[in-house]
Amino acid sequence: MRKRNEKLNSERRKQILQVAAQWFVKRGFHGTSMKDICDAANMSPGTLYHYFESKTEIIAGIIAEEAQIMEALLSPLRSSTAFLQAMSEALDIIASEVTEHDLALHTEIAAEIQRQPALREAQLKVDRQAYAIVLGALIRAQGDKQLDPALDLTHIAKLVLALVDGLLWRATLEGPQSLKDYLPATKEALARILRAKQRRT
Amino acid sequence: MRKRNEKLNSERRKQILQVAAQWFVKRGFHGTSMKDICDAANMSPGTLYHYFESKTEIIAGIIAEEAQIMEALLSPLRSSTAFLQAMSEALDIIASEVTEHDLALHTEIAAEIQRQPALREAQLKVDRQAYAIVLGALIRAQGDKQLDPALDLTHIAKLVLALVDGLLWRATLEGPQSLKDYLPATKEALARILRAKQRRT
DNA sequence: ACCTGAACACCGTTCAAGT
DNA sequence: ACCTGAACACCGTTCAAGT
Repeated sequence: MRKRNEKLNSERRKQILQVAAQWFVKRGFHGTSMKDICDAANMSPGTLYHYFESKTEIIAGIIAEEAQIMEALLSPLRSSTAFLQAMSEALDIIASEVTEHDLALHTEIAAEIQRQPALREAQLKVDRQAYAIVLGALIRAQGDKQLDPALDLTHIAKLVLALVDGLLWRATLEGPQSLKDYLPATKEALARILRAKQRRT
Repeated sequence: MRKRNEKLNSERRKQILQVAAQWFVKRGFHGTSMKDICDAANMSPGTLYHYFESKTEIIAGIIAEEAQIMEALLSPLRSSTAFLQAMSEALDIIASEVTEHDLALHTEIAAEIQRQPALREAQLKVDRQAYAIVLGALIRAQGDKQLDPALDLTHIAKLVLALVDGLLWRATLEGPQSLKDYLPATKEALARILRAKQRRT
């Protein structure tokens, strides 16, 4: 048992994840063969299997990287003082930065977690992190009297996530540029959902 | 060229779609082999290929059947007189009738349309039908002064679809029973989005 | 037209063998 | 530990042959 070369190991893994993601986006998870990845990364099947136990393990690695992308997209909410303003900025970032590549990968993953418990757990971890970010920002805003004090924020946070995910699903149908078309209506809808109820006359 | 036996043909196709859908839900599209479907339907590969040109054609057949399910789920909106009431009923139906089976199949399809133009077109057809149903109901409601007259209903209809799809995505993460948890918050949110703006004091 | 089953090129994964 | 490439069981699809 020789000692592991940590630097080589992490470099090779990163390289594999990168070429694999490119192939998965173009041809899908099941349309990409291990040989495709081997060729793109200039290594034999044996070597590939030395770094990843299976094709599924490669997807798991990609999901872990998705956590960082999600962080970046929701970053305006992390230390926000005005929720609607921050959420609006986050939506702008999503609309301008999310590409067809990202959407394809996200959809591919969605199908895969259906039957692979390990992948589902990895995806749930990313989702819980997103939930925590949104809920935290909402709590600060409600404490600051920006929101209707009667709102149950645990449900509202899920609703916000559902709305964003729904927009991303529409973008997979209509193309990523459709996100920009829906921005104004989405922001207005959020404002109506969150603000203190106006008194009826 | 003998004449086609229409009755046999449509029976066999229906049978194939049914056993295929069952397999796809349990094992996924790519986890199901043509041999699995052959065995379940008691026929040889040659016979299967006589009725469907490819595995993709089988999915296309399933998407066409999805159109009917969607119709049923949104049926309260078809001849509605009170939009919020009808939409609320539609959401109740969705929450009570959508199963893990349906969600798995829907997600599987989502991944597949990414790289198959024919499947994407079939899915877009279902989506346009859903859009037409929601928009139609919204227009009637706005004409009837139930909604804020300033709302751009073409965008609102898409937003409603996005919200429903987002809830379905959450259900694939948290299980179909989570839909019931989100119903009250979702209905309240829709009410706030749609109703005429209250005058500020 | 409807059906069979062998055959084809290809897949993910394993493993004996090398350094 | 890191790497090779042949070999294994299996995949979607085709096709000559039957009724």
